[in-house]
Parts: sequence; C-alpha cells; structure tokens
Amino acid sequence: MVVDDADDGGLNRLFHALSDPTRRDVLRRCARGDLSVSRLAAEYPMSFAAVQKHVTVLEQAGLVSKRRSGREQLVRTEPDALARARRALDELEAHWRGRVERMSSLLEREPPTREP
Amino acid sequence: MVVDDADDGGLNRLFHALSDPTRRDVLRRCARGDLSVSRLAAEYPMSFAAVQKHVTVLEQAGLVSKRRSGREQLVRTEPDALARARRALDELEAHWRGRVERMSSLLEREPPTREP
DNA sequence: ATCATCTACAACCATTTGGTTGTATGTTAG
DNA sequence: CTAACATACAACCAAATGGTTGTAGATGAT
Repeated sequence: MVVDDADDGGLNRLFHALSDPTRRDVLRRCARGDLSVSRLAAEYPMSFAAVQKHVTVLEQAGLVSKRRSGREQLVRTEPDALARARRALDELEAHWRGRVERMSSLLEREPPTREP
Repeated sequence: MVVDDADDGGLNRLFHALSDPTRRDVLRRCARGDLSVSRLAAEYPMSFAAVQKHVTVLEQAGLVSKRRSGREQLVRTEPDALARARRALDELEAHWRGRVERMSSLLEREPPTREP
C-alpha cells in the first residue's frame, strides 16, 4: 500500500483484509462465537503462524479484536468494521445512483404520455 | 492469490480491486459518467500505463466494463459488482446477527423477573 | 518442577502488486 | 499522407503478500 493510511479511514486495509477467503472464513467462524487462534488454525491447511498472520491482518483492519483468556487468545469479530465497509460501498453506489437520478430527471422533464 | 478463483465467485478479486484508493476513485468518477482511460489518467499522479493497469484490475473484478468509442476506450462502472460485494458483506454480518439472535433466545428462555 | 500447549515473533522465500519506461498499433485530424 | 493521440503490451524493478520454519516466552496441568 503506497498511501499513508489516514487518507481513507482504513478502507484500504479493510477491503484488503476482506480479499482473502481464509480471512473471510475466520470472520464467519468467529462471528458464531469467539475462537482461540489455535482452534482456528486447526481448521485450515496451513501453519499456525500463517493463520496468526491472517488474524493480525484482520485485527489491524479493525475486523476482529483479541482478548486473552488464560493461555488462549480469543478472536472476536467486530461487526462495526463490516458496517464501515458497507457504508463505503453504499457511498460508491450512491455516486452511481446520483447519475441515474440525473438521467431520470432528464426523463421526468419530458411530458408524460398524454392522459386520455 | 493462492486459491484458484471459482471458489468464491470472484470475491477475492472484487475486494482486492476495492482495496486501492485510486481504483475506488476511478469507480466514483466513472459512476458520474463514462470516462476514457486517458481522461482518467490525467487525474492521477502516475503514468498512463499505471492507470491502465488499475482499470484492468477493476475490469477483471467485474466492477467496470470498457466500450470502444473511436480511438477512446470508455470506462463504465458496473453497479452489479458493487451489489455482489454488498451481499457478501451482508452474508458475513448475518452470521454475526445469527449469533446475536442465539444469545437473545437464550435470554428469552430465562424467566422474566418475577411478577409480584 | 516439568511438560505440554498457546502464542509471539524473526528470518527466509516465492509470487504478486503497483509502479516505471519503452515500443508497437490503431484512429482521427489537418 | 503525416502528425498527434489513445491504447495496448512487454520488460523491468522495489515492495508487499502469503506462506514456511525455527526459536522463545507464558500459562496450565500433572
């Protein structure tokens, strides 16, 4: 990422974090209930360290948080971050809708088909 | 991307495409009205070829399409792709909501504070 | 106290990304 | 026809990504 990070309120990291299927799966699993990192790691055909890194990416994107419980680290998804991503998509869609509205208002300016 | 691409219906490419601020800006600008690649390129502090690559990434993610018009190539945003991304986020949020509902139903199972 | 478990983190490696420049090709204007 | 413009695409490069292994520190169980 070239940009320096405050530019977009973390949207870069947010969407980047979402662009990996393992990470999306982690979000799904943890949404059903907090899971320790090692519990998660057992689910994927990769090393513990790899999963640890994925969790770190999710954490830095704000999509999960970790809380210690004994020797385990429980991962919890943070739905607020998902909401932020959604709002970003809404904003993009709004630009497009604005265009549609502009086109519609052109159409509306045309007189409706004459009522009989 | 390690995964082989049909696994997720293109969500990897979709979110990856959205994870760059230049590309999100291209989407915004083209949403207001189709723009040629060179018109777009003029807006960013990078080479024409770099912008061309960004457009290609957006195109392969399904977020834009290009149509030729004379010697120009007009870029148009494809809101359906944005909708796909939104549905993916909704699905993730639904998992979390499911959890909340499960917690709620646990609470509901508890007897209400005794009525005197 | 010892041992097994969970986590953290560094070092390393192959591939991908995001950028560059340069060259070639097609299209429109004069 | 020729010149200018818009695009396409290859080759190259530095940095980031996604993975590995290995080492070390905490914590819990016996």
